This record gives sequence, structure tokens and C-alpha cells, in this order.
Amino acid sequence: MATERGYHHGDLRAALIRAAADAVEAGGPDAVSLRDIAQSLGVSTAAPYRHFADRKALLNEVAALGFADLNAAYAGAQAGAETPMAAMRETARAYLNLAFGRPGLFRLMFASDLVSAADAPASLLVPAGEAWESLFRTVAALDPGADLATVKRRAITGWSTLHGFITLVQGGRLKGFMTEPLTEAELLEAVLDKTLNEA
Amino acid sequence: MATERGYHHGDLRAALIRAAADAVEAGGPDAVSLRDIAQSLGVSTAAPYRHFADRKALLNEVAALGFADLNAAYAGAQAGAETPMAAMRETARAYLNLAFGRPGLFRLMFASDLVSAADAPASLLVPAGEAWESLFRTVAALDPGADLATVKRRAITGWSTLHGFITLVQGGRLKGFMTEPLTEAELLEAVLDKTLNEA
DNA sequence: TCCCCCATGTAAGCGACACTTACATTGCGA
DNA sequence: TCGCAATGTAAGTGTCGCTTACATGGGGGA
Repeated sequence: MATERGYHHGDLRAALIRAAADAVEAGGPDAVSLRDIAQSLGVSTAAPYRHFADRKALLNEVAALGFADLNAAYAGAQAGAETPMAAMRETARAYLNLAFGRPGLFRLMFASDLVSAADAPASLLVPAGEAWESLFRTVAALDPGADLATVKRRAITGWSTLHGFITLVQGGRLKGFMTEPLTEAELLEAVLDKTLNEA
Repeated sequence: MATERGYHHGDLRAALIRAAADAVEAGGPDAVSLRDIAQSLGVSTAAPYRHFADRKALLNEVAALGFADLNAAYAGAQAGAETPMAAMRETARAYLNLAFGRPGLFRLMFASDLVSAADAPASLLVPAGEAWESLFRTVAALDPGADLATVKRRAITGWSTLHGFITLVQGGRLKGFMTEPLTEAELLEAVLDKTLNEA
């Protein structure tokens, strides 16, 4: 992996982000060790600190890329749908695809205090805000007559249902409970129904 | 805090759990340092390992106590309610009270891989299972005619809505989005409505 | 009553971690 | 071309979870 190189790496910053993203994917946010990454890239353990203030800053960039991917998936969902309701359903499926397809990244983006809203940099807040705006517009299109508060309420409660199901499944909290007469796939459809169901 | 004592502590195991619970409350699961706890109790850093295999085992006990508290709150909700629907609503409120009243503990119980379903000991699985059973019975009472799969579906989707909202709020992901014409309190009522709303 | 055994404690140390400091190298723009 | 700022390194600090070898003493059996 670490090819021949001189004193300078070339593009260490990008390489660090890529390596961190791989580590997040493999074992979640806690599996990211700056020392490991530095060694795998053939640089000293201090080198990453020339590009990121600390571990948290690096993970923020990884999370930002995750939100960029989510936004791209949202855009694809919009493009491929013929009705507002179809767009809504595809948007929800895009969220599920990210969550179950790349669970480590999803955890970093949502279930981690490594990426907190309090001190988050713009590089993270902007794409995260875009994702929300996109969701909001999709919900609004379902009922053009609804006022702002109603749309927000529907968007957030629907998002909550989807997000909560994902969190519970990934936390293993539904392990023994959704067997018997209820398969995971059936349950997922039920969750989607409740998600899309307007109050 | 650390009073006069001889070579043996007396009840170090219980003291460790109490101190760990305090630390979880104060700063979340990551804020629990065995070294700190040992020092605050006036014992060596190796002493805790006489009572717990590792840090995870200690946190499992703390989480188990959290589930015990949740079960007690569920029981109280049942006792104070006059109709099945009132019982359901009070049960949901008990969940919210735990989540927002003791967020560090809640995170340990649900949003942490320190407490995983995979290798969880019985001391954790039993009270966690009880909480689910209690929720299931409460949902079942709403509609005595419903079959098993339907009750499970309603219980899990409702739980998902509530749990997702909590997770999003505590992760700071709704910080800028639920202001304007929608207060947090109003939103919480909307979430409760959707939670209790049968599909 | 005595005594010994073992549960429970300690001291010291290992390896990994994030992060800092002081110094080395080098490519790029004036 | 040349100096300086960007980017790298070596070495070290303090904290962490956890282990090992040894110390202590309380309680139960003879």
C-alpha cells in the first residue's frame, strides 16, 4: 500500500480521510486509531496532526463525506420517482440503504459524540443541513397545502420512526423479539409504512 | 468520601457499581475510567478486576440497574392508569423520562456497544427482556383481539418512533430544525401521538 | 480456640493510545 | 535562486485498560 515516496507524502490529508473511512467502515468510530492509520500510510504518528487538529476533526471529515453520499442518494431518489409519494418512499429507502449498507459510517454520522452539533465545523454542518433540507422538501411535496409547522412535524416524526428502528436493530435490542411470526423484512415494511404514514 | 478502612474495603463491588453509575450519569459511558473510580474509592487500580472481568462487565451491571429502574417505572405507569390507552401513554412517558432525565444511563443502555446483545450476560438480558415483555403486554392490552404478529409490529414500530426521536435529539441532530414555529414540547407531543397511533 | 485458606487487596509494569514539542526537510513563489 | 512556510520526523508525556506476582487478614472447620 505505502509506495515509494520522498520526505513528503504528496496528499496525506486525503489519504488520512480515506484510511479513516475504511477503518470506520470496518469497525465503527472507535476502531479508528491515528497511530494505526499513520503507520499504514508509512508516515510518523505525529504527521496527521499537521492536517487535523485532533482525532475528532478527522472523523468530522469522514462524517461529512457520509452526508455528501446521503445527499447524492437523496437526489437519485428524487430523480427516479414519478410521484411525491414514490419520492418519499425512495428517500426513506436511501436512508435505510446507508444505515444497513454502511453501518459503521452511519453510526459515526448519527450515534456518536465524536460528531456533535455543539462544536461541529461548517464542513460537517453544511452537508448535514442539506440532508435535512432535502428531507423537508420531500415531505412538503406530499401535501403542498400544509403549513411549515405541519411539514416539520411530519418530517421529524417520520424520520424518528425510521431512525429509531435502525438504531434498535443495530444496537441488537430487537434480536430476540422480532422472530417467531414476524420476519425482519416484514417488520421493515411495517416501519416504512409507519414512517410514511401521515399523522 | 473514602473513609478509614483496613486492608479490605468491605463492599467494593457495590461501591464500584455506584461510582460507575455516577460517572455514566455525569459524562456518559466513555467518561467511566476504572483508574479514576478506584482512586476515588481509595483502592488500587487493580482492585476492580477482583470483582469484574473488565470495564465492560462493570458497565453491564450499571446498565442492568438502569433496566431495573425502567421496569419499576413501567410498573408504576401500569398501576396509575385507568384504561389500556392511558397505561400505554404513561409507559411511553416513563421511557421519555428515563431518556431525558438520565441521558448518560440511557445511552449506556441503548446506544453503546459496551452493552451488546451478542455476549451480554444474563444479569443484563433478563431485566432488558422484562422491559420488552412489559411493553409488549401494554400494547397487547390496547387491542385484545390482535394476533401476536400484529402486536409485535405495533410495539416495535411505536418503540422505534419514540426511540428515534430521543436518539436524534440527544445526538444534536435536530438542533436547528425544530425551532421556528415548532417548539420541542409540541414536537414531543407529536411524537407521542405517532408512537401511540396504531398503523 | 486456633489456624490456615482463599477471597480480596497491593505494587509494579506492559503496551496502546492521543497528543505535544523541538527539530529536519523541501518545494514553491518572490 | 534562495528563503520560508508547509510538511514531515523523533522523542517524550500522561492516561488508559489490563496482567502478574505477591501481601493481607477474616471466617469456617478441626
